[in-house]
Amino acid sequence: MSIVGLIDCNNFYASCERVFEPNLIGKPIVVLSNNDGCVIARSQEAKQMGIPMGEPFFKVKYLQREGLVVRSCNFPLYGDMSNRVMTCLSHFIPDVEIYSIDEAFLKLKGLEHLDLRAYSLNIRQTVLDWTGIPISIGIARTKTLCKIANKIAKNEPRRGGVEVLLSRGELHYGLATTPIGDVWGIGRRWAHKLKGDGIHYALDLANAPERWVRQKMGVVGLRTALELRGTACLAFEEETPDKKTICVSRSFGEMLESREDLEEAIKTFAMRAAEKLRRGKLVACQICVFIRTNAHRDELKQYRASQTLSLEYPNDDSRLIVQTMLKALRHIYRKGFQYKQAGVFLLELIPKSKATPSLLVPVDEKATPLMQALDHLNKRFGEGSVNVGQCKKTRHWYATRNFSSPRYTTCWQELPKVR
DNA sequence: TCTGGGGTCCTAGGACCC
DNA sequence: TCTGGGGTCCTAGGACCC
Repeated sequence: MSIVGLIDCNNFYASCERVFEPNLIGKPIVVLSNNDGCVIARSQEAKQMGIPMGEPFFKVKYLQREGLVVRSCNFPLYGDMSNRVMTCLSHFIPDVEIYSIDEAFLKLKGLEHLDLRAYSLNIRQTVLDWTGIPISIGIARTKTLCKIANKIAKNEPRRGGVEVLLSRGELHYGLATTPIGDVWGIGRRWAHKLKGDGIHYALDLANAPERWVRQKMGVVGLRTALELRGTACLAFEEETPDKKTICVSRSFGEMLESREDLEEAIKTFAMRAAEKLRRGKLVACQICVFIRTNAHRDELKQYRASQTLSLEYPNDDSRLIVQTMLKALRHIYRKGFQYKQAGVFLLELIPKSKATPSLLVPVDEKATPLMQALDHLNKRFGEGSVNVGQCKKTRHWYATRNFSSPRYTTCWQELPKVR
């Protein structure tokens, strides 16, 4: 029988902001999405003020008068803090599956003899000491049960941030007190439907007949139900699987009309996507570009379109990718609309090592070293330092970021000052 | 005035093949 | 009455996650 742990950083983005601004501890904080659009993270205090996840910022703006602290999202900082937390975990456990920026599963097989609670409390304290980030740890037989354990660890202060759900009694308690909508894999839609069938808690789904679940919810639902019963259906991922698509998209700070402005944006997205591609040692067979107007503005003319094009051969060359994406943009661009959002996809990704070069197009020997140099320079001097072709200085499409914190840990100019 | 940006997996249905 | 019986591939759409 497997044993899995799940660590989850508490209110991660808000906690990151607090590490470098300790005076924010105890205050309600929200972190906003790109463009300061909506709330994507809340501190405990902000949750208690009743601010929902995903709430548009303009609806909670007034709460600043009541002490709400607001920050624009600062992903360089969060990414770096995440690395620190994950590195810290790997000092304890060799098998760590990084699940998201603020979550990781731990393979605890072979550690059954330990006092897992005491062990976890030690991990928790060490992460806090080394990084300043508070975490919660849930331990159970399956990933789905770990999620439940973790939530209990987080929500019930007397657990000290750690919950172990292994004994019959512990499990029963965990399942019986978890509303069905809080189960991992059960979204809003399913929660609503299941309640109609009298399934209100995780325990009800765990006890439902297998055939009924299979018929009603398909294999995905069945997996969830089995996981709740302690049968592991979701494997521990030893190594991160290769990405299948890469997407870079943004909504703009102000709406764009001119083709030049859109080209500028698409070019920047294409560059970033190509860089992600090379970092993953992948090549793409297809690209896609989409543009759209602001769907929230009924009074304006609406238009949305996308264009997918094949690359001549599987490729990771920024020059070709940018060129092809600009070509796709020209196909779909229509004058006279106010564009609010655009983005690019790289599709049909395959490992570079497995890609077959084109028979017809000669291999560009210089491409790989050139791209390496490009990535190196951009890493050293900051994103966008070196580009393909020209880049205009005036970037109308830059996102609005009115509440930014500095990149404390990833930019020399923005290091925190001690005195 | 102001509403995120990434991803994954599954299913159903159609086209097409032998 | 009864309209084969396999299969593959592709796409669109739905649902979910953080």
